[in-house]
This record gives sequence, structure tokens and C-alpha cells, in this order.
Amino acid sequence: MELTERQQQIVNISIKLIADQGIQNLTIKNISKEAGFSEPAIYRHFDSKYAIIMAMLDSFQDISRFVLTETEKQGLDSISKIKKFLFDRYQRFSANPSAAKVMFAEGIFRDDPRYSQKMLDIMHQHASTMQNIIREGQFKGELRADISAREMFRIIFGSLRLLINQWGLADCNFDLKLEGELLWIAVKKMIT
Amino acid sequence: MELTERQQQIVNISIKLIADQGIQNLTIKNISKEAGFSEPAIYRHFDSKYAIIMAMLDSFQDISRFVLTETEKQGLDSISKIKKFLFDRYQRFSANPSAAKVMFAEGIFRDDPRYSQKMLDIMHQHASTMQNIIREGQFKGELRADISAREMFRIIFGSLRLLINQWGLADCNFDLKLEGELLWIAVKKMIT
DNA sequence: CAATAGTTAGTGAACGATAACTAATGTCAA
DNA sequence: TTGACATTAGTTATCGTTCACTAACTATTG
Repeated sequence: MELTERQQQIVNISIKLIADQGIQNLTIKNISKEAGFSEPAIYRHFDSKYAIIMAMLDSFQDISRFVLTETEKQGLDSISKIKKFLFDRYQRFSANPSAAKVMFAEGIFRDDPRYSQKMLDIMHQHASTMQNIIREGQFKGELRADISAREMFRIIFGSLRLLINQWGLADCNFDLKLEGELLWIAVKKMIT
Repeated sequence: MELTERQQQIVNISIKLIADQGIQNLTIKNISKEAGFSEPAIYRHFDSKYAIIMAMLDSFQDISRFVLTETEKQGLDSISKIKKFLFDRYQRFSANPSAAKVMFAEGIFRDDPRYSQKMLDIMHQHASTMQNIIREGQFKGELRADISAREMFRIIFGSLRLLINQWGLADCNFDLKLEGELLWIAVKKMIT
């Protein structure tokens, strides 16, 4: 699913449009206006609007997969792995606020079951990788074992998501990386 | 902002439509089809589509306000207050899954700044009330004091939101109240 | 007879998508 | 080296459909 330069441009514009003005304003017209060429030109690069959105979701999935495997393969202790994952997210979203707003708002993609399935897949990807790391940490005694991996995942990942959503709602008017560090310090205290 | 029976019906249908098919399929036509009368009849009860969505968000706000004041006024210790709030949410959303999907998906309402402002207000309502309860609990020694109220709120509320979103994504195929109780047990261990 | 709540018919605008055309570039045999 | 042709990526004009919404009318009720 390699995207051409133009396709990538169209996908990036789509992310920005959704983040700034909502899914309702993701129209071929608005994309073309932003891209600087005519509406039909879009169809030289994508078969349909559906294909554009699907390419967008695929790119989200690729990023997730990359970060998760990156995180897992390094020979770190479980706490460092979790920290690395969280900080990578804060880093990445600070650099690309639009992606943050769209990626963590799966309620947007409910109009087509293929979209929601993709979002579910991504969520599942996160959940299963993180829970493996958590279980490993519990086994090694690095993490407290009186809380199931599922619950611990919900606490770690849920607080991350809320923070990022608050940041998006508040128009990015605070330092996400800083607040993320503070949150991590608090979470770390709780899970060890 | 008292709603007539018909207005309430239209709002409920709208919530269901968004939950089931996404905001893109919230159209006057679909509402009227679901309601069983013609499109123009909708305009006997609301001035515009905007007014319908705003009434919906207002009803969310009313519910939130009610639950939060209910929670706060009872002379309980802070932990019981938090528990009561969480369980009320699980109870309410179990009974009304559509509302859960819509209410906790603020990414849906980004196309009009008046919508996002309302969602921000609701979030703020939750945050400030809960943080007051948390601070009170920390002062009384019921909650650990080495974590700021803001972080603790993000952990408690973020994990609740994630659980509810997972439940929505998974088509309500697990027992929300049961999972909610398990999550609460885990969270309680961490915050005391 | 006035108010309420419904109807049918229809508005202009915006939607996603297509047809037909064109300019620029790449390929390759004579 | 060059001319014929195909490919790529853009254009304008337009399609049928759907959108939110309105005008004009009607049946029911107090």
C-alpha cells in the first residue's frame, strides 16, 4: 500500500480537514481547494472518497504497528518499554496535532463498518501488545501483580487518550509533552 | 430548555442515528423516516438541524450536571462519591448504549465551534467537580496525596472513557457494568 | 375560527463522481 | 536523432443525487 507523493499529500490534507473542521467538511471540493488543483484531479490518485479515508486509516495503522514493534523489540524492562511507547506518542502528536485529533476520535468513522473495523483493529493492536508488555513486567516483578493486565492497560492507555483529547479540545494550548511526562510520573507510581 | 415530547423523540432518534451510522447519516430525511412522519414536520419542532444537535448536547449537559450535583451533595466520603459517579455512568450507559457512543465521542462535533465549545464545557464540568472531590479526599487522607488531582482525574476518568469506547466499538458485546466494577476495583487500589 | 401539527411539492446549493479534452512527459523503432 | 504514439496528470463542463429547508395547503382540536 505504498502511497505516491500526491496520494500522501491528499491524505495529509484530509487529516487536517477532519481535525480542523470535522468529518462533515471532508469533501472532495475542500480537499482539492486545499491541494490547489481541481476536484476531478483527485480521482487521478484515488478511486473514491472511500479510498482516501481508507488510505488514511491504513497510514494510522502503519504508524501504530511501527511504534509498537519498535517498542517491543528493544531489550528494555517493561516500565521503560511503556514509557518509551507513551513518550513516542506525545512526541509524534506534538509534531502533528491534526493526526492526534483524528486518530483518537474513532467515533468519527462510524458511517462505514469498514472504517470502524479498521479502528477496532488498531485499538486491538495497541491493547494486545501493551498487555503482553504488562504481563511480562508483572512476571518479572517490575509491575504490581494485583491488577490484571487488561485493567492496567485501560488505566495507562485511557489516561493517555484523555490527555490527548483534552489537548485537542483545548486547541493545543498546553505543552503536551510536559503534561504527558507529569501524567507518566503519576501512572508509574501507581503501577509499580 | 424544556423539550416537548416530540422534540425529545427527535433528539433520541438523532442520538441513535449518530451512534449506529455516524454523524454523516444524521440527516433530516433519516430522522423523519425513523420518526414516521415527513421531513417538513421536523421543522414544526425545531428551527433547524443545528437546533436539534444543540438540544442533544444540552441534554447531555443536563444529565452530566444532574449526576455530578447528585454525587456531590450526598455526605459520602470521597471514594464513595467517585464510585457512585462511575457506577451511575455505567448504569446509565448500559441502559442507553447509543448515548454512550455519542457522548464520549466529542470528535464528532468538530464541524461547528458552538458544538465543540459545548463539549468542552461538559468535559470541564466533569473535570472540575471530580477534582474537587479528589482534593477533598486527599485532604482527609482517604486518597493518596502524592499525585495531583489533575493527574488522578485523568487516570480515573480516562480509563472510564476508554472502557466505554471499547464497549461501543465492540458493539456492546460485553457486560459494561461488570467490567466497570472490575476496573473500579483496580483503580481504587491505585488511588488509595 | 385560531392554533397546532401534519401533508405534498419543490427550492437552490452542495455532494461524489464522470465525460471529454489537453498539455507535458516518456518510450522506442526508423 | 527524430517522429509516432502511449501514459500521466491536469482541465472544464456536467451528471444524477442528496442535502437542509420552505411554501402552500389540510386535518384535528379547543
